[in-house]
This record gives sequence, C-alpha cells and structure tokens, in this order.
Amino acid sequence: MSIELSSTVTASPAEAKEPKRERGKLRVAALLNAGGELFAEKGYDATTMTEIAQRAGASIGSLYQFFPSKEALAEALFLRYAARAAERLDSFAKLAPGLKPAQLADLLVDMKLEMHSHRDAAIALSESIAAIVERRKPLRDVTFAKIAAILQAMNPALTERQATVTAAAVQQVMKSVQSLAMLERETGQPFVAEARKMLSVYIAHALQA
Amino acid sequence: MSIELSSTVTASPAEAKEPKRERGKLRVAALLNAGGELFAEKGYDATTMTEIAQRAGASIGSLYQFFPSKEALAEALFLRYAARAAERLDSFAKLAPGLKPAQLADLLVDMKLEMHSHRDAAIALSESIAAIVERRKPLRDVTFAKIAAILQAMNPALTERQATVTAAAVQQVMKSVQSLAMLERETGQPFVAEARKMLSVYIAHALQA
Amino acid sequence: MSIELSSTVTASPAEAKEPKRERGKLRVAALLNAGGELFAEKGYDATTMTEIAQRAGASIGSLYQFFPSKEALAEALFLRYAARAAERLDSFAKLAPGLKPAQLADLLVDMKLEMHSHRDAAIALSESIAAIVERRKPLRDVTFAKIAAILQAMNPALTERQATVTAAAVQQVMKSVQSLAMLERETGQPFVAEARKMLSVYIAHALQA
Amino acid sequence: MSIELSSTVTASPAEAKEPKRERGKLRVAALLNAGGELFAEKGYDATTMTEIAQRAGASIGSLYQFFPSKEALAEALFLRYAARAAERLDSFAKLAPGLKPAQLADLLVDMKLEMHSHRDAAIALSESIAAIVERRKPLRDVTFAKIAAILQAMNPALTERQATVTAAAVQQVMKSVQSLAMLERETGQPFVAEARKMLSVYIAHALQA
DNA sequence: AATGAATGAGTCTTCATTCAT
DNA sequence: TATGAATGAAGACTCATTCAT
Repeated sequence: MSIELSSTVTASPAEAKEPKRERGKLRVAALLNAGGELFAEKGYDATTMTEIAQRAGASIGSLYQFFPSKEALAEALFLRYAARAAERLDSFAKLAPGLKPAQLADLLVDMKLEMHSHRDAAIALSESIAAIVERRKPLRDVTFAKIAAILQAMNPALTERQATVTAAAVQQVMKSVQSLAMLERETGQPFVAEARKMLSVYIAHALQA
Repeated sequence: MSIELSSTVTASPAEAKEPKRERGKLRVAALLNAGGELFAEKGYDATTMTEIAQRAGASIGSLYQFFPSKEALAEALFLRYAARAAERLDSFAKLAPGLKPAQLADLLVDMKLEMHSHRDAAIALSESIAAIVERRKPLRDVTFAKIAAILQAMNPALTERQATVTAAAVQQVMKSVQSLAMLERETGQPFVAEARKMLSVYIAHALQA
Repeated sequence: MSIELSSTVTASPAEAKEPKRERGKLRVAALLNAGGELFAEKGYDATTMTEIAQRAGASIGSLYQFFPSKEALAEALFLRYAARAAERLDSFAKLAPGLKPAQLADLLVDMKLEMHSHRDAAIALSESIAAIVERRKPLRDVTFAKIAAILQAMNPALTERQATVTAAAVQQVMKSVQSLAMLERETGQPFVAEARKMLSVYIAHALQA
Repeated sequence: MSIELSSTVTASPAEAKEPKRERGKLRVAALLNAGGELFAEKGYDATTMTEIAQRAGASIGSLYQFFPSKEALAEALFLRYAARAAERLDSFAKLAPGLKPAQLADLLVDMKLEMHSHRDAAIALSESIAAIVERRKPLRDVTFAKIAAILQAMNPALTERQATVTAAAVQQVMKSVQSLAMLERETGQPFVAEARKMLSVYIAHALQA
C-alpha cells in the first residue's frame, strides 16, 4: 500500500538522476541533507544552489549531476519526507483498534515533532515551488485517507465522510505543532501539551458523534 | 488601546513615506493593494517591484517615491493587516461576557474568513522578510493577549497562564481556517464547519477546566 | 504592400521593447549595431550578451531592458534586414519593364553586396536561432514573390510557376554573392563578375523560355 | 592523387586516435555517425558531447578515448566528408572528355544530393569551428582544382584562370542544391530541376566562351 | 512629483573536459 | 579499457534600486 507520488501527471521538471556508483549515493545523500537544512534555515528562494553544493562539500557541477534543477532537488526532498510520513502513519494504523483518543493525539504530535528534525519538512510547505504544489495534493489525500482509516478503526461506526472531515481538522492541528514547539522553546509555556489536549478533546468528541 | 507595532525597536528599513496630497494617497492605496494581491498570488520573492508598479498603474519610480524598498512595502502591508486584526479582536472583547464557546468560535472563524479577502494576510506569514519576522512577535503577543482577555471575560476563573496557552491553541486553529476554506472550495466537503466545531469543543473544554 | 513579418504565428519569445525616450532610441540603435557586428564576426552562439553590451557602451542590464533575450535581439536584427531587403526589391520592381537580363543581374548582385555592409545579413542565415528559422520562411516567400514579379514584368508571357521557380534559383545565386566577394578579396580572381555573368545568362535563358 | 587535408599546417587540436581493435572501429564509427546526425540536426554548438556518446550507446569517457575534444570529432567528420567528395570528383574527371554540359550538371547535382544523406555535410559549413575553418580553404582549393580540371577536359581551350573562376561559380550552385531540395520537398515545385537547368546553361556558356 | 532608463551583483544552469575506480 | 562522477569557468538572465530628465 505504498504511495504513488511519482506519477508524472503534470509536466514536472526533469527528475533527480539516480546515482549508479557508491560514491554517487553518498553525494546524493549529502546534497539532500544540505538542501534540507538550508531550505529550513533560510527558505527556498533565499537558498542558493552554490550554497547547497558548498555545504555538501561538492562542486556546483556535482550538484547538477544529480539534481537537474533547484526544483528537482526540492522535489526529491519532498518525496523523501512524504515517504517517511506515510510510513509512520501506516505503522499507527496497525495500533489503531486499541487506541484511546489521547493516545492517538500523542502519537500524532510526537510524529510531527520527530519528523521536523528531518528538516525536509520545511519544503513541504513552500508555496513557491510549482513542482511541490502539484505533488502536495496527492500527499494530502493520502494523508487524509490514512488518518481517516485510523479513526474508523477506532470507531467503526464512523462514516467515511465524517472520518475524512475529521482527518482534515486533525491534520491542521498537526501542522501547527511545529510553530507551537518553537513558541514553547521561546517562552517556556507548555504550548505543545496544549496541542495534545486540543487534539485529544477533539478526537474524543469526533469519535462519539 | 491601539497596538504599537510601529515602534522602531530593531532597525527596520526606512519606512513608507506619508503622502501629502490627495493624489498621493490614492497612489499609495493602489500600490498597497497591488502589492497585497501580487504577494498573495505568487509569493513575496516571486513578485517584482516593477510588476507591482504596473498593476497599480504607476511607474517604478513612483513606487519608490512612497516605499523606499520592497521590504518597506511589505511592512506597510503587514501593519495594515495587523491593525485590522487588532481592531476586530477589540470589538469581540466587548461582547465577551455573554458569549458561548460556539459563538466565539464562529466569530473568530468568520473573522479569518473575511480578513483573507484583504489579501494582506499572506505576507503575515512570509518567513523571508526580516522586517516582518521581527514585527510578527509583537503582533502575536498582542493577539494572544486579546484572545486571552476574551477568554477570561468569558470565565473570570481562568488563570492568566491558562488563558494564554489556550489563546495560542485557538490562534493556531484560526490560522488553518484559510487552508480549510480552500479545501472546501475544492472538494465540497464541509471543512470550515469542522473547524468551527473543533474550536467550539476545545474552547468549551478549556473554559471549564 | 509592406511585408508582415511581425505576425506572431508561432510562439516566439517576448519581443524587443520600444524605447520611449530619446536616450533609449540611441541605446537601442547602438545595441543593434553592436549585435549585428559581433554576430557577423563570431557567429551567434559565440557572441556573448555581455560582449554586445560592452561594445555598445551599455551595461548588461540596459541591454536586457530593450531586448528581453538574445533571441529577441537577433530577431530584431533580422527584421531590420528583412525590411531593407524588401524595400530594395520593391524599388527594382518599378524599373522592371525596361530592364535587360544583365541589368537585373547587376542590380541584384549590387544589392547583396551593399546589404552585406549592413552586417545584419549574417543572422539571416543562422540555423541555430529558432525565432529566425520561423521567420525565414515568410521572408523567403515574400522575396520569391517580389523577384518573380520583376521577372514577369520583364516578360509578361512568363507563367506564374515558371517565374517562381526561376526566382528561387536567382535567389540562391544571390546568396552566394557574399562568399564569392570574400573569395575575390582573398585571391584577387574576379568571382563576383562571374556571378553576374551566370545570373545574366540564366535570366536571359529563363525569360525566353 | 589523394588529398592532403591532414597535414598539420596550423596547430589543429589533437587528432582522433586510431582504434586498434575491431571493437574500437565499431565504436568510432558509431560515435562519428552519432556526431554527424546530431550536428546536422541541431548544429555544432547546440550538440553536447554527452548527447553524442548517448546516441552512440557509449559513455562519455569512451567518447573521449577516441576523440580528445569536440573539435577533433568535428574534424574527423569533416575529413570523412572531404575524402568522399574528392573521390567522387575524381571519378567524374575520368568521364570528362565526352561529357556534355547538361550531363556534368546532372552529375554534380546528383553528387550533392547523395552526399547530403551522409549528414557529415553539415559540419562542412560550420563557421564556429576553428579547426574546420582552417581546413576548409584547402578543401575548397582542391575542389576548385578538380572541377576546373573537368571543365578543361571538356574544352581544352579554356584558360586556367577562366576554368577556376567558372569552377567557383559552379561550386556555389552546388552548395545551394541542398536548400533547393528541401524547398522542393516542402512546396512540390521543381526547384532541383531548375538548378540543373541553371548549371547546364551556365556551363554551356562558359565552355564556349 | 513622475517617468523610464541605467546599473551590476547575483542566480541558475550548462558543458567540455578530467579523474578515479 | 570502460564507465560515470567531479569540476568550475562561463553564459543568459533577473531585479532591487538609483538617476537623469
């Protein structure tokens, strides 16, 4: 039940080239990490391809060997992120039957918290990358479906429709976890815990309805 | 009780020049609107000063007459947005005492929905504009304080701290209203209503705690 | 009966921007000349936009102010050339009735010789500029038609078809005048005179047939 | 009576390495053909070494094994073309004594038509390859001499000088055959036949003079 | 005050060629 | 020998900002 985000529906820019040698694989990983970090630090537009190459200890030519464009790099990052998120959600699905609202809330919040350490997350949000805006919809749909499935597993009486709508709301709260975590670091107030509470209360409410 | 976002705490870019004549005011308004639209449509980085001038029917020279830099324009937009938001929230404060959770939820959601038609909202989010990142914190604090005040007016027993934390969570949900509204337009599913529900449930829960 | 080469049949790149100030007009002319010279000297691909700007005494930004792309510059050059050629041919048409073959041959050869001093001619040949390859066909058709008209004026008995086919052959010989002139300069042999003779003999033959 | 185009008069780029084994010869041929095709399709500058290697089913490293530079490859192609042309012309020389103008015209036009199927012809024209510009003059001289010899064989009374000059004109017409053939394919008009006629008429005229 | 031209540092991207395995 | 990764100079083009009229 793996996601199929790679389908070329709209003409997206040339995709990342697969390295064929060991050395190439290392390079690609380094490049991807450098890109993820920098995009997270300064944003997509403000990040320079040269900068990415430098941080990865590669030459600009080397960067372009594997990623034919800035967009392609961002796309690869996004795909990596999407794959990880999907994997995570799938693992939750197996636990679903016995889960209580508060537990699911925790799982989801923790997931977000951890995923963000993989800085790839940032690009997922970028509005300025056409290739990603395109791919975001399918990812979103997949995510909704997975969350909805978990919810239905927790309460089989839930209608398809209700599950979907709830999933959307849940996902929105998840999206805000990152900001709240930063806020918490800044002010010391327990914002993340509040997010858990909100999610928990809402999920509980949604499941009985 | 006006907000004080204009104070030059940190070195912000030269500020927009106040137009003296009637004609100038129209120009400024046109420029601001053009900028707001464009930023909302294509993002801050992707929008050019020339483009903004064109859409406003002005020359590039004229644009720089009033806004000494791109950042200054963005800042002006942000300030306009912040002022409107604060005003809105103040008006809610007066109604607070008699408000039920669901009613407050509706007021807040509706506010977001309406404010977005003033496209200025978009820049509020931009991570890439230093001048705004700076100003965002004070705005956020002001907003939290105002929402917290409303909550406390609804339940005087609420502690300062609890009110603040709740305000943050509430604000995060408000932030997601925009996305949900777009999603609703796209899919026809009642996502906004779900946001209202979530907010309502959560506020109710928070107020009794 | 002016040529219509500007019609945007296929999507050609953004066209040259018309200067609105006196200074701009001078710039555009200087830029065009610099481009014409350089393209003629080193070929389209080998010529750098920076180089063109430099030779015209302008900055690279200034060059792009008027010509949004290298191709657009080449196109403008081509159009200038085409207009001049058409004008020239039209003037011949008026003289046609009393012309003898040798006289027409001379007119055509001289025309080529003079036009080449307007170095614009070179680009007309470039196979590597999409925008020009496109425009070449209409120019060619117009040219054929004009030459054919001259031939028919010289001998009204000539069929439309015969005139067209002859025009093509004539034009090919004209195209080779440039090379022959260079060869003549190099070797001292009277190659251009030979071209005149060939053209004259062929035209005479074609007209009686 | 073989041509001596390979002599290193001016410093030409390191020459193509002769393959020692059978496999190498196939590689070289494939590479040469790929290069010829690509150059003909998109021009010298627009063609990449990588592309050439790919089309030949070789790696870039392999390409450089045999041709130390892009120019060297182009040169090899040019030489192959020149050799074939010279061979052709030599064969005509033997027939010369009994030839009539129209027959020679046909031979020459047919030769051009056939040679073009060996796409190598294209590079022969490239103005942007130093190594070829250099070699073009000797080729041209050889060609002139051969054509002149044929003409003198047809009419021994022809002066050396007259023969040379005529040869140049003849060669120019030959050069245009390619364009005319394309035009014919495009429009259906008998342009090539017209070229034959022109050549025939002109040669006849030149021979009696 | 208004307009449009001028500037040039900075960006992405390309590609011939060289290297290491 | 074959392959694919590495390199970096170079080129087209952009755009915020400043100037001259």
